[in-house]
Amino acid sequence: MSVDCVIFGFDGVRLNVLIIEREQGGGVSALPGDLILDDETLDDSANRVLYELTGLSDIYLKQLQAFGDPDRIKDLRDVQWLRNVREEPSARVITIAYYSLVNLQNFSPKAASFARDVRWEPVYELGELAFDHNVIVDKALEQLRLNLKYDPLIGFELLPEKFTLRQLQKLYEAVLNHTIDKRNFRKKFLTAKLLKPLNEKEQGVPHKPAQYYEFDRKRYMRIKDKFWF
Amino acid sequence: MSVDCVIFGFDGVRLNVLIIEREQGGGVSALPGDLILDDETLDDSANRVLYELTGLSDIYLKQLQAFGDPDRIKDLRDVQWLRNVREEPSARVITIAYYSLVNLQNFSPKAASFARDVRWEPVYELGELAFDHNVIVDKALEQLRLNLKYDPLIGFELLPEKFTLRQLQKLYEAVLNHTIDKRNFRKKFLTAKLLKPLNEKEQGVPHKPAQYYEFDRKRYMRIKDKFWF
DNA sequence: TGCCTAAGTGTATCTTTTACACTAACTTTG
DNA sequence: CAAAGTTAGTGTAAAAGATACACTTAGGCA
Repeated sequence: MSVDCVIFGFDGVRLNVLIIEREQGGGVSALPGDLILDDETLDDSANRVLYELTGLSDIYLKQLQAFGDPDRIKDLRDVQWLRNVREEPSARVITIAYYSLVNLQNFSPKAASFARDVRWEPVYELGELAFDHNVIVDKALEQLRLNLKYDPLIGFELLPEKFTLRQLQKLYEAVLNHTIDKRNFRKKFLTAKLLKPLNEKEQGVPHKPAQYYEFDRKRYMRIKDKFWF
Repeated sequence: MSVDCVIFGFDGVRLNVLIIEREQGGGVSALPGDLILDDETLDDSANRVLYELTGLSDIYLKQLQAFGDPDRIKDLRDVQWLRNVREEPSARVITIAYYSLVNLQNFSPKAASFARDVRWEPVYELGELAFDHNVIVDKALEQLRLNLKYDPLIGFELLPEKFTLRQLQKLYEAVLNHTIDKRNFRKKFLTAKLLKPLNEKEQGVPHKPAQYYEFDRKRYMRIKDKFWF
């Protein structure tokens, strides 16, 4: 029983996923994950993996679903890796997948015990990952898109505290993978009144500086039901 | 590692959940579930539980999520039951919850090996269930509501092959737990063209007989993307 | 000073959602 | 066989929301 985390990060242009390279087993890329300890909840377990990897706690984390085909381990290198790492290498591996949203600004991934390298990879250009991790990423992305459409809150998890409307729109375009009309997008968010304008503008940009906003959590709490029903 | 199934059934008026009474352990009510066998996928496992209980296969079944608090077993009777039934009673119990939709018409539940009684209970009047099964049901209902709003297909899983618009509306009202305007409801479904009218009307009813419809699967396949994005 | 870039803004059209009340068809009862 | 009871079936107007679309402005840089 393990957890695997699909950790999404937005760099202002593209949507990325955090990928590790395994300590043992010939440079196979994989999602960060670990065995679940006996005395922790599933959520705790995912939070631990995340913390060991990013040093961040209290970030958005949600269970996706469990994956557990008996034959999800088909690649020889996966088998090899299990032999090195697990006490019972032949034991059935069921994993609970989580997806997580982090803000790239306050983030510096550090290799944890279970990884020899950590890096961001653009979600639309992922190579082949270990086990069924590509399938897990696809599912996570699907879920992220659904959530983003029906609950604007989660978009803000991927952005810094203060941001411009352009950044917000680029985020939506990266996740939904299509362009959006600028005026309509702005209209929607400004009439929803989810944004508080700050007394601050961009500086040093070679064009008209944009207004900074922050997310209005109080307002959101009052109207969020509307987004769901 | 086990699966537990939240099996929803609609009786024309209320939304019900299939509840079993355990063979051992003092008449505690619970969701149907079983341990996952070594060589089956998670989906297979849920299907097996469902088949043993209802005799039905090929019915709508979808993974909800995993539940696995170390202390989800708090009730003494739950502990007792585990002692009787499991080889390692103290082992951590993680369960993968599924939810399923069945049509009450072609259904006759029969007590399976793991149950001494099976019955339908209205979802809004459930008593206390074993473990964290009440939480699981709540989650399943939430998921069902979301799905119903964005994918009309799943509503039809709960109805017989042919049905009237009234039945369909009652189903929506039961799941969403609020009333819906009749004219607007009918308009929505009729303009979506998801229904094929049959050459058949209700018979023997003490009021104007209603038209029977069936679900137009071909049409649905062509337009379903619209419902999701 | 001119050029480049992204910010910021309004309107008209179309689509979707909502609110709302009467007639029609059948069975049962007196 | 007439009246009462019950659900089927139907349309329209108003409001809200979604879409398509183009120009001016503020700053940096050459």
